[in-house]
This record gives sequence, C-alpha cells and structure tokens, in this order.
Amino acid sequence: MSEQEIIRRIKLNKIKEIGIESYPAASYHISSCVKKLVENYKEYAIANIAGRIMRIRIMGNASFSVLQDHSSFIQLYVRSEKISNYNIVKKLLDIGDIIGVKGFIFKTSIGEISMHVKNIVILSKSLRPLPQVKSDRQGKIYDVFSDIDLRHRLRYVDLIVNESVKTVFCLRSRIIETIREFLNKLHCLEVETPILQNISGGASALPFITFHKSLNIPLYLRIANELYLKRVIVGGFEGIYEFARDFRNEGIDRTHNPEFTILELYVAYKDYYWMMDIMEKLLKTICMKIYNNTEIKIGNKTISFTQTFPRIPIDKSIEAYTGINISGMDEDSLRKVCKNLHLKDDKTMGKGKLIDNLFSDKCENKYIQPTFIIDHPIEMSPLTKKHRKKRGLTERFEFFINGNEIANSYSELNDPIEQLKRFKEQLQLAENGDDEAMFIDYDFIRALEFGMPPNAGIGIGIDRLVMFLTKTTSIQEILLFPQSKTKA
RNA sequence: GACCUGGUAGCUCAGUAGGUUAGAGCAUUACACUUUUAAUGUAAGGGUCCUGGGUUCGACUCCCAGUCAGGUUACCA
Repeated sequence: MSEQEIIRRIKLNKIKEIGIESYPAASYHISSCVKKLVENYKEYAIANIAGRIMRIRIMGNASFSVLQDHSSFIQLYVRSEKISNYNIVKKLLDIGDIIGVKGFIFKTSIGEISMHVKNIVILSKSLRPLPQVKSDRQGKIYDVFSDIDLRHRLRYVDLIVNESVKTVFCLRSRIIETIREFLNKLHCLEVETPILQNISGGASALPFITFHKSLNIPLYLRIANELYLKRVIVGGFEGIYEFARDFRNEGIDRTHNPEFTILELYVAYKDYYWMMDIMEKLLKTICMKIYNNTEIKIGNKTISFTQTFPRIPIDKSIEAYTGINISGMDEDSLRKVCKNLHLKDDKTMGKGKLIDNLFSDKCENKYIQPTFIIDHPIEMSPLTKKHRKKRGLTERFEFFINGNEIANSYSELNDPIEQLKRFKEQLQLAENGDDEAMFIDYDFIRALEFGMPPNAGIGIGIDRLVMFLTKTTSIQEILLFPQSKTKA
C-alpha cells in the first residue's frame, strides 16, 4: 500500500473515532445539480448538492474546494465560524471523497459562482489518490491522466478526471436513443434473441465456444443474431430489431473488440432499395440530432449527409479502382487477378472471400462520403436473395462512411431450398479450411420451409457509427470497458 | 501473426555515454494564512527503476528471454 493510501485509512479511522459514519446508508437529499445551479444563478439561493471533491485549497480559517457532480463543477467556500466541523473538513477530507453540502450560492470577488457551505456530510470516503489533472485560467491542461492502457483498465478514474471521456459516452447513449426512437416510429418491435446459441450462424466469423454443464453440450456465443430474427419474422412480426452484443474470436486492435454491438433490423415485405432509403433517413436524423447539421467535419475532411447517397455496384467499384472487370469471372481467373495485385489468395479462400478481399483492399477506403456499394456476387452472400435482374449477383448493399463499413444489408433469402444449397456450399468452404464458413442450421431451414415473408434486413455496426460520430479513431475509446489482457 | 517503440513515486515526466544516498512538478504530511483561482510560503516523507536470467568488482542503465502496452502492417464488422 502506498503512503497516501495508508494515510487515508488512518483518516478513516479517526473519522470513525469521532463517531461519524464514512459510508452512511440513508439516502441524501439533493435539491439540484451543479449545472442547473450555475445556469440559473440566483444570489443567496439555498441548495443541497452532492459530489466528489476534486480540489482543496485550505487557508487558515477559510477554505475553498471544488465539487464535481455528474453535470459540472462548482467551487465550495467554507469558513471556520460558519460550520461546526471545520476541523474535520480541514484535516480529514481528501480529494476524491464524496460529500453532501448545503449552503447558499454567491459570487466571489472575481465573479466565480460558488457555494458558501453551512453544512457538510461525508457520503463516501475515498481511500486512493486520484491522478491530478490541473488546468490554469486560460484553460490549458497539465498532467492529463493519459496512459491509454491505465485509462481503459481504470475507466472509473478516467471518467472522474477526464471530462471529454464522459462526453463520448453521453453521445453514445444519445445515438442509440435516436435510433430506437426512429425505429419505434416505423412501428418496429424491439426483441431479444439468444446470445448462447447451439449453432453459430448469420455471419462469417470464428465463434467463442462455451459449455453448458447440465445440458452437457457445447454452446456458442453468437456472432450474429440474424437467423433468430428471421425466425421471428416467420412467426409473423413484420418489423423487428435488436441491439445485439455479438462476440467474435478474433484479434484486438483499434477497430476490433471481441464483443461489440450491432443493430439488426428486419422488415417484412420490403426489399434492399427500401432499406437504403431508410438507412439514408436514419443517418440524416442522427446527424441532425447530434450535430444539428447534415455536414460533419472530421480532421480536414467534411462529410456531407445532405445529398442523396450514391449507389455503386461492387463490380463497377472494383473496375474503377483496379481497371479490372470481374463480372462473370470464375474462381481461377479471379485468383490470378488477386495474385497479380499481390493480394492474399490461399486455398481456403473461395470466390466470395477473394472478391471481398479485393474490394476491401482496393476500394473500401476510397469511400469517404456516405456511399452504398451494391449487388455483391452470390458467393460472398450466402443469406441473400438472388438479384431480380443481374445474373450471379445478389440484392445486397454495404454502406460506407469515411472509408469504413458501417452497415450490411440485403433482400433476405426466403427460399428454403436455395438456402439449404447455399449452406452446403459453405460446408464445402469449411472443408477447404475456412474456419469462418457458416454451419448448416437445419432448424432455420425448417422455419423457412414454413414460409418467411420476403423482407429486407440490415446490420448496422453501432460501435463504428459511434466512432465516426464521436470522431474517435479507436473502438476502445467508445467502449466503457474494452477487452485487454489481465494484469495483476 | 510480423515489425518498431516503450514500462522509473498515486499521476505526468526527466535521468544515469555502468559507479556512493535515483530527480522534478502535481498529489501527500507538518506549520502559517478569513475571497483563493494551476492559491502561496517554509520544512518533511514517499521508489521491487515491469519480471527473470546473463555480462561486470559493480546493472535502473548493457545483452538475452519473458510480460504488458502503444504504433505500423496483415486479417476480420
């Protein structure tokens, strides 16, 4: 234990000896939050507030400190003769302690809105010193708690001392709230489907495997909830969505966390054109709600949500950036193309993965402005309906902003015989060594055999969307507790 | 996965071209101070220099291995 921690424990014991409870059980009445008090400043208004002591300036018989609550900061002014327990304030309170104070609001000689404290109670004694982040009158910040690893491991500390971190999570919440409101207005129903699944399906990814003791069977943590939501559509709901935590057993970097959030939405009797219109409306709504603007500046780029988003077929996109027309190519010629462009082309990769790779490598990062990439080849879209006109392609789109894929959507395949055939093709890929290929989900096939209305579905990467809208470059910054290796 | 960089006090960082007792600022402790603003002044305490091994008379410093992290790159949403 550090010297400072020992001293705080000694103080805690002294407080106990005086007969004061350091962790009282009773609720503490709060009359207002700091932000409201400051915004609606009324001289000598009495208030009751609570929060954390962030700074202490003791000066003989008068002391100042700074109290932080969820909304803001306020300076506290304490005078010895106005308060019964001044010695406790002076000797036994620390930065980090959570206290409740009652007093009146006034302005100091230099005009800082402060509370003149008449009564002070300890609500929670803090036993560890906080990092000391200080700022001067010009607002310049010194000694920021900046060690990225420590900030993420001690996120609670990060939230206490770094105000901008709190802002990011408020924004995240508002984005999700906006989406939920938007979908509810479309008369969609929010549902919940299993995270523990017997068969991992709905996407191409390596799952986490766990074990159910009393059933004595392995279970997978879901990599997607698509197949379950479609079962719900079979059941007769016509518009459903779920904010799903998905799990994929892959590496961790600044755009990947093993668990992440995807919004999946399915609407019966609609197709992917309809879904593109909805996606466009949804994004415009979110931008207006968050920034009150349909243009967002990211670094030196301005991303505009004002115009209609372009819809570009994937083969045209590849042709535009490589000069190669892949339409109608067989797997071998495609493999040659990839080889010539120095792209990965090992034997486990089927035609779908080759095209996916080609696009990701050569095209994806070119789409800075919101763009729909549409009509993907059938081999890379095992759950997607065949295109109504274009042979070998599907009715699918991926949506890009700032060079990142934000959403993936299609007219859902509802032909059970065709779906089984596609699953079997996936099985073939698995046998060739693709550990991300899909399993055959016979219960899902059975559901389709009962009849699923035609429908459009979409998965929106919530974390990526939040990263974009909060202008952060790492997923760890927009997750409260990102995954990292354990440390003692 | 590959490559590069880093790990020193509660926090932010210096530092030793191998050599008595490892430094600073904030924070902490003591004293002073009744409107301070990164409060101030005086004094004091606080370290497994990431872990293990090696070289050396001597390692926080050099070498090797490990570990954790950051960055670049590859793959995946």
